[in-house]
Amino acid sequence: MTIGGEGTVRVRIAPSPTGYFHVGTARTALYNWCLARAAGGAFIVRIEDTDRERHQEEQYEGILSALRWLGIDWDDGPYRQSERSALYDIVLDALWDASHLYACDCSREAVVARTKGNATPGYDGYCRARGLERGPGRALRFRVPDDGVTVVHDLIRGDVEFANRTIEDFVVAKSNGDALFVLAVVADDRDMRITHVLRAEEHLPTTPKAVLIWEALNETAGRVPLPAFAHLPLLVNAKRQKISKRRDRVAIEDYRAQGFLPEAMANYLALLGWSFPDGREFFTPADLVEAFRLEDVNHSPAFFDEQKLLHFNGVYIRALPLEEFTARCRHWAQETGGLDVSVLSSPEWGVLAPLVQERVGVLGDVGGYVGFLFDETFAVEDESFEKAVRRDEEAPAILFEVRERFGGAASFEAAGLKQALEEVAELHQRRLGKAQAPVRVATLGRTVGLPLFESLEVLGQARVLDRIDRALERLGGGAD
RNA sequence: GCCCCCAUCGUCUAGUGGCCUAGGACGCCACCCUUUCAAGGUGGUAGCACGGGUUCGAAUCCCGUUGGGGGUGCCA
Repeated sequence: MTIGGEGTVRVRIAPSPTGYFHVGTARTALYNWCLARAAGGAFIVRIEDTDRERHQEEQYEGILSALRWLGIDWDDGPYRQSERSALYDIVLDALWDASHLYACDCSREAVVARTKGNATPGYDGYCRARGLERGPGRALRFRVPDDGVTVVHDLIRGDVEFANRTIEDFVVAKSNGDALFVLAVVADDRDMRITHVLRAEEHLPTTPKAVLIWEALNETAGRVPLPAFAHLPLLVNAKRQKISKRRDRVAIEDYRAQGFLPEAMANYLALLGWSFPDGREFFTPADLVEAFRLEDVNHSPAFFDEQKLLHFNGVYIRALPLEEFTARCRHWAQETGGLDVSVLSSPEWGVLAPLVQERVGVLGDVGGYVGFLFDETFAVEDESFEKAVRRDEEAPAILFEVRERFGGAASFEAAGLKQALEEVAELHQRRLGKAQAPVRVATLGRTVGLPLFESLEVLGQARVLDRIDRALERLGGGAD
């Protein structure tokens, strides 16, 4: 059996390399991929780089690496529209020969001038009857029927009707001869026998144009069944606007660099516009493939909520076996340089890892939790020092007494250290939680962080005593 | 302006005419646990945009209004 052969599902993702790979594109890719996997069909990657001036070559690899990172594999491609212009020329010729196209030499300014004040929007078809020949400097426009209705059958929204008179004679080829995306898409979708076109809602208004071209080609270039369309709800920002590369943080690459797990990202993304039939929120890609149905996709825009994504990521991180957690950290550290990898193979890490794992939201948080281990970067936070040490009248005494006991400790391990601090706490009639604050800030640098005694144990006696001394000095010297 | 889409807690959603005094999740608040912070546990806050219909009965169907969004490029 051929993968995605005749009669099976064939879908594609068609990103354009004009910026970083977008979370919205990722979700579209994911749903497409689900459709293909569920049906044993084919998922195709096709880079839409028909606009040579706009596309950024470095984004080409970025798209593919983002897809791979998310675990979205493809069966065919990646194709690049920039390498398929021969196909578009053939399609253009067929359309031209059947009089579906006409040449137009109106400048942009001329079009604007002609259009202003017209009842029907867009180009008024001035060149329709001028009988211009094709040639350099002349764009090619599609002759849209004056009457009738073009219907887009949408699997999510039902039939959407567009009166033909509201569709202008749109350009399908630039005056330099290059095909425009609406033409290239149809040519490719026909050529690749795409059965389902799943894309963001923003494309809905241009879909009737694609339908018109497709039907015209069916008359002249051989019949290929129209694909089923499905327009996914937009992903929006907090202001309910379509998330954009300029305004919002949308790059998959950013989230990856920050230490989000791909499985958490994919899981969260799947939930934007769709929900699992039994209401569960956590599921594997295999579960998703099995349960996903296009008809269940929502109609309304969804807010990309980083807070909820962060929660998902935390859940996924905590679910990792400890070894795997460390492996992920190492991988992330190597990739981003966000953390000294040697830490991860140190004995200290062996003790701290489980404590870190249950606290981080993203892998990028790890450094903040283990930073106290590095003398080069260790510094007591001023704000924390003020709050927990300077403003605590008993802090000097507590630090002094703790230092006495820690200094005399035969073995420097968590249980003993805790006991020592408990004794000091009792002397000051404080709960342990209150008594440990000055010590925590003096030794770990912040009021919040990993459990104190385990941290002190791995820090070691010498460094702990030294840091307490430094805090006492700072108190003495800086006593206003 | 014109074309198109959309409308349940702040957010993501369940809900497809009676099971809804509308369920879950994130967030937020409180309490519990507790060596800080997290995590975990318990409880709480908060919503069917509005107006007409249809129906014995409407969050669910129809119409309108309002609101939001997308498109309107020789971009994708």
